[in-house]
Amino acid sequence: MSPLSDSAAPVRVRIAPSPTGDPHVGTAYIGLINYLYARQRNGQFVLRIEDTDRTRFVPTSEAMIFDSLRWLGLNWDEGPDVGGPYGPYRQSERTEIYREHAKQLLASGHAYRCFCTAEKLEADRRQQIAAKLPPRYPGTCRALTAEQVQAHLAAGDPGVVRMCVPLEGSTTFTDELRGAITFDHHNVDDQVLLKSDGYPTYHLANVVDDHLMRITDVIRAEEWISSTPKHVLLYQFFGWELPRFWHMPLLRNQDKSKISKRKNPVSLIYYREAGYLPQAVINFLGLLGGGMPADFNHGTEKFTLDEMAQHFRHENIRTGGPVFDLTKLKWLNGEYLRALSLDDFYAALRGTILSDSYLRPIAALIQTRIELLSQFGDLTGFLLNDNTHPPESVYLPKNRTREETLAFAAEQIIALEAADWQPASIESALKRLGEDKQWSVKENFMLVRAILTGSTMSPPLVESMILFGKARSIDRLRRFLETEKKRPAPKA
RNA sequence: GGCGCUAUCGUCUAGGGGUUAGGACGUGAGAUUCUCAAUCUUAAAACACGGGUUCGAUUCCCGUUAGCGCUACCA
Repeated sequence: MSPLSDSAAPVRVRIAPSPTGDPHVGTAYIGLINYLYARQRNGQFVLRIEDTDRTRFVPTSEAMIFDSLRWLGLNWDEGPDVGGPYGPYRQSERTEIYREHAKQLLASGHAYRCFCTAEKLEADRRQQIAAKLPPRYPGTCRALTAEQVQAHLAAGDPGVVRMCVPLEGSTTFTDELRGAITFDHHNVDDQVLLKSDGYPTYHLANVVDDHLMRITDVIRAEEWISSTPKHVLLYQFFGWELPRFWHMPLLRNQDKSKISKRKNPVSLIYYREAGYLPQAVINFLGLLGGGMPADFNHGTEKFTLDEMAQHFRHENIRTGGPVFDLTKLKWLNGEYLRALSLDDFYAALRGTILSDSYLRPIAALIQTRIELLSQFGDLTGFLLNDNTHPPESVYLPKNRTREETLAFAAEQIIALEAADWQPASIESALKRLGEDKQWSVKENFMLVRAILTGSTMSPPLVESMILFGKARSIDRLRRFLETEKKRPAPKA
């Protein structure tokens, strides 16, 4: 029986990334699983942008998400940029819909307005934690009379809308990979649905949109399991049919914690700029979780997106969280590189590290610094090589210990992560840190220079960092630290 | 702390009541090569622990432990 033969009911799935920064490798992973599911059942794959958090919103993020997912070949059938019958596909353009639905819940008694201040909530929480109780909203505003609510509203206090979770009973739902999961209602908080700024929280927007967009299968990361009872309750409050839930394992760092940028490159931008091929990345992602039959093509671990769409078995996905092993990804990438024709290989080079758009700005940087064209590589090697690890004699400032230097470098990474990749912000981020920690501008910048270029002599640092890119720069700093930490301190 | 999820080599995984527990990455050794890769051969390396059920459990059940996640007017 072919995997495609049981594809009776048309399905609709979605991924719903938040534009809060660089596109995340976890988004690509969940995107892949969703994409394959839709492809196998002749369904639709929807891309929805969940931009309801104004405080974390990053304007450039959405375009990067589009580019990265397309780079990987995960094309969507409906989305903000391609349209579709259930739009708009950007949640910030749907606020009126959420408000109406919140009103509906308010009217049916499944939600209530809450005017508790942040301070009160914080105090409640602290008390509960001190008393070793689970921190939960105590339900203070459930008892508000219509008059009290009116008074708050009249005074210009919009408050928030909370869902009214039943005090008794429990909610059980089926996870397609794990079976029945039950939560007692006293462990489910009265979640805020509508924030005081008028935007919905994830929980409301997600459920409303999934229903309105006719999503049949919610395939998302494991971290959502604990909030699924809230979502199930919302579907019930509205009287809507439940989708199927598939909770995928979380990608992990080497130490098994949820994958994070502190410990791994998680930006898809990084993988592209560092020279990974999309087919290698997508293949690797498909390996995690084990949805491909072990006997596929004589047990090979190499397969294409189309082959996955043909043979992947969602119900075979393992539920243990896989460690994201860059070593294996690199091996796979090498396999794909070697399999390219020379023409394709050269074209790949010309499209990335040897592209005009990369090389020309580098030329601008060194024109005044060389006397012979043949010296081009002398000053620019660090922009073309991957391994620039400097020896201690290069990176360690006079009068600084190795420990304090490495600790400071760690701070530099954090400061740079928070910076826009513009010359002014890089400079001010580093300078601010230097002032805080009593590092002179010279020591400070020289350390970054040493780590990034492997030398104390280089083209202008900040400009070089811009050319090299944020993702790769930070990755290089992080790899330097990791290697240094593993290296035993040299005996004096 | 509470709730939930998870548990096969270092890592990704296959398997399943009786197996020499298989493959891949990585690691070691060897071959090949002017070098380095690639390639080939080869080696070491795992069923978390304790109870059941059973003639027999790594596999099924329960517990423990550990890891992870959630516990926000973030997603």
